Amino acid sequence: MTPPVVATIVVIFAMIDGSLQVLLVHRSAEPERGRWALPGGRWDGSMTLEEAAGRKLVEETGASDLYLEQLFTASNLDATQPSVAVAYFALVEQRRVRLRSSEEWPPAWHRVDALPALAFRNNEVIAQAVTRVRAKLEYTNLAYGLLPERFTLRQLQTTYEAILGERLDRRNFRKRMLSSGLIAPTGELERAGAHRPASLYRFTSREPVFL
Amino acid sequence: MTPPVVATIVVIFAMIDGSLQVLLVHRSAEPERGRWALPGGRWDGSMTLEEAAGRKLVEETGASDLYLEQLFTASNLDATQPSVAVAYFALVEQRRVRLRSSEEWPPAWHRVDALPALAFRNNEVIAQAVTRVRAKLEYTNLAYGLLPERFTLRQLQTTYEAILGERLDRRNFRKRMLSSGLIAPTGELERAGAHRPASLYRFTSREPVFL
DNA sequence: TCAAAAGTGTTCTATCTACACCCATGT
DNA sequence: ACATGGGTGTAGATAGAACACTTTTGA
Repeated sequence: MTPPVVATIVVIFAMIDGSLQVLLVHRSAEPERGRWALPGGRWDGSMTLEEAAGRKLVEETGASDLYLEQLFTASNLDATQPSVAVAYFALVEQRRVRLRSSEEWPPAWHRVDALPALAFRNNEVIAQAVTRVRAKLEYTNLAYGLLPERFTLRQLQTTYEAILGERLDRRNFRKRMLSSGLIAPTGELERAGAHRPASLYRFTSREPVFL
Repeated sequence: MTPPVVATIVVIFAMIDGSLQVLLVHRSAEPERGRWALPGGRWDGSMTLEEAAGRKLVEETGASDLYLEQLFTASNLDATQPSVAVAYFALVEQRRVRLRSSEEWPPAWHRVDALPALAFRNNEVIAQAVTRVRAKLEYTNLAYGLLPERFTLRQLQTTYEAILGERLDRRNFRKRMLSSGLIAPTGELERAGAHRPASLYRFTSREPVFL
């Protein structure tokens, strides 16, 4: 039996145009060459799996120091040989991302609610990642990964709504967020248009916190 | 770089003497030969990882058709070579288990709150598994894995208390369980001693259900 | 002065928590 | 008759859901 191939793959999420999107690349190798797929690569054992996933993330987005979490491990996604794929998901702030663009088939963002058919079982991997993010949104501060240092309550609420796929009540949302202790006002205001300025908030911690 | 070794390891839980216990074996190979460790073995790619973990579980307990879930994947637990360990946890009913006992160093159950120092980072793996089980107890029916087909409310409550590590109120526990719809009375009674017989209940489903 | 988004409280409902007495059985 | 565990209800507290008007700004 040939020794198994170990690969890491990364589901990279960002908020783009008010919706939750995933970064996809074109496969450069057979099988399924040219098809949309999740970024990933073979693991050679020279670093931990998490470091390898983080490395991949930097390669694709240019941004480091982000939210990165292991999702699960699948075997024989690629049926041509014994293989193990360790999936991670990451949350990135759009403004910090610079995509590679010089290639023939550049990476691109895709809305999670309108994905093309992907190589291997990558659609299922993304679905699992979305489920995980949705669940953790309710009892952790993981949304900090998608938002800038300072943000308005509306930005935060839009992020929550995009992930949960439903509208939330503004007053209840504000109360819930502030009383959770996950965010705090900075005292600064954002003047942005012909309307009352919005207060800016920050996450009290930018490390994972559970409620 | 030598190709990575892929292994599966399994945290097998059962309720023994009213407490949550884990099955440990002695390592038969170097490194750390002779030390207590989690059951596991090399994965050769001839089946899925989940099947391999299930196979290991049957080897150790003689019981199949149990609760089995992937926990997470660690890299380089064994620092001597590139390696990936895919950890699973399983819940088994004590009565269905027959341990291997013919060996020099037979497997044995250990209370999760009084574990010896284990090989590699197996103590951390178990701690993660306990955390996961505790969390899922609150919003799934996973306790069915630890209990027989029919059981009394007291048995169920003892199981919950052992996992959560705290005492629960009997009346509130009963109301919560029955109104959850996860369990239903069978109409049968258990006569067991000098006291009023207890009603027997069953899980309405023995497949994973989320609340 | 108008348009656009920000900010703010109260009521109702459902859920969780605390808590004590009677019941059925075996010895 | 007594010891042992099984079975039951209520009141108070807490958390979540529904809901509409006033404020501040730029044009």
